[in-house]
Amino acid sequence: MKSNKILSVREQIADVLRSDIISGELEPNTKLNEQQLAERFGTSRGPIRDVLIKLTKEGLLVSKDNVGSSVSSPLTPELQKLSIDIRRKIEEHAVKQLENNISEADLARMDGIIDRMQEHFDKEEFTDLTKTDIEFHKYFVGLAGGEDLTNLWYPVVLRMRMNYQRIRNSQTLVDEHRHIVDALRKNDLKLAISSIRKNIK
Amino acid sequence: MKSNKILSVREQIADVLRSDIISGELEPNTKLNEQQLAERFGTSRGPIRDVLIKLTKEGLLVSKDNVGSSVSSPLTPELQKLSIDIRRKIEEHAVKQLENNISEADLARMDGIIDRMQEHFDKEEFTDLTKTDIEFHKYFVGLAGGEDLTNLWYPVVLRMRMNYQRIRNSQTLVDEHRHIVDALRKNDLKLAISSIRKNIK
DNA sequence: TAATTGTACATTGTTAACAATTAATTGCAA
DNA sequence: TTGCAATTAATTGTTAACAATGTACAATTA
Repeated sequence: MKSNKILSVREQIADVLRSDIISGELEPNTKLNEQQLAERFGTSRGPIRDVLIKLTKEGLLVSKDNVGSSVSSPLTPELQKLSIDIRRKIEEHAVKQLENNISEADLARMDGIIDRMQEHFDKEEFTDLTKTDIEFHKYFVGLAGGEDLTNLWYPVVLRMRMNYQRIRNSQTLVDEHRHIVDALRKNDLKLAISSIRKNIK
Repeated sequence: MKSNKILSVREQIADVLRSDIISGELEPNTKLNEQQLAERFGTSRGPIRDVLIKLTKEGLLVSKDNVGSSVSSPLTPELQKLSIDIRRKIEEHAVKQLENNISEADLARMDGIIDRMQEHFDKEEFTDLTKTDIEFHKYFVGLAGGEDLTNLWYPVVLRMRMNYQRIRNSQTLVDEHRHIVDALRKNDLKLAISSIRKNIK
């Protein structure tokens, strides 16, 4: 059964802006004008402001009182490294929680997400590929640790994915995800962790 | 020169609510009513909503569309442990950045914060003690990694500080902070890191 | 000319009314 | 009484007008 989740207006707007930022369509330091965004999405400024606050807390935007919000600059190499460390820690934790504790339905679901990744890669839809990549990891992180773990994880990933170039170079990316699911399916914890470590860099 | 920072209305409201939640005055699962909060702080619902979104992203509140916001439940022991690991990683990173790279003015500033901690401890003002504790760590994290590192760090700390009982047991807490500053002053990285590790648990 | 003050404009911050949604209550039937 | 449906009340979501703030530029002064 397909879920077709209903999304609130604000969540849809947030999704679009997240894509725009992660894809680089909105470059760092771009100023976001509330009125313009309201017109673009056909709402008033209220919901737009809500979204801007959310994205600011996710690290994608920087806000200054009475001045406005603009797209964040990429992390320094040091902070990028630290973020990778933290992300690994979180996802390794997730994998441990899932050992001997994951259903075939969930594994199938993850297979499905990887299939979509493959499609996007084949069609060279790199922004969608990135989004699906994030969706994959978000899925099993949420499975392992629920909303609390997801909230811990999400900002770290979003921030380090800004201006991320790795993807367009490699089919390897998709394969890496197959390896992760394979390892989970075999309940091979060591293999799962090493697969995660390889994938996150 | 003393800074006397001007805080926006929204930041002041956020500070009060954070205190209420971390102190336990607002218990987990308490529902927050926007209208009531607006009356309490003498504003309209607009700024209140902004704050609720912020605190939700910080992990202190849980929000449900069309239903409202309520205080989060404490983390599970597993997630508490993970949060401690992450927090250590971040603060150890901060200490490394500060080695041979911190001014006497900053060290003095940190001494001052610890003095305030001591006062709060002596007067048994435990909520203020917690706030000052967080202020101390926030100060040197911000010093080391700026806004980006602070944003990474802050939600982790806030979330793990909910229902945190350690403080009221020990003068040790204040001393631990002295040790951290001493180590930084001597540029003794190993000692600084071990001091941090002892303090975060 | 350089620095500073003043003014006009653009943008964000706040408010209060209204719409949409959810939760609670009432009334009715079995 | 219990279960369900319809209605009412309470709460959140959205909007548009207004207030406050910051920015850019022109005018003024030294």
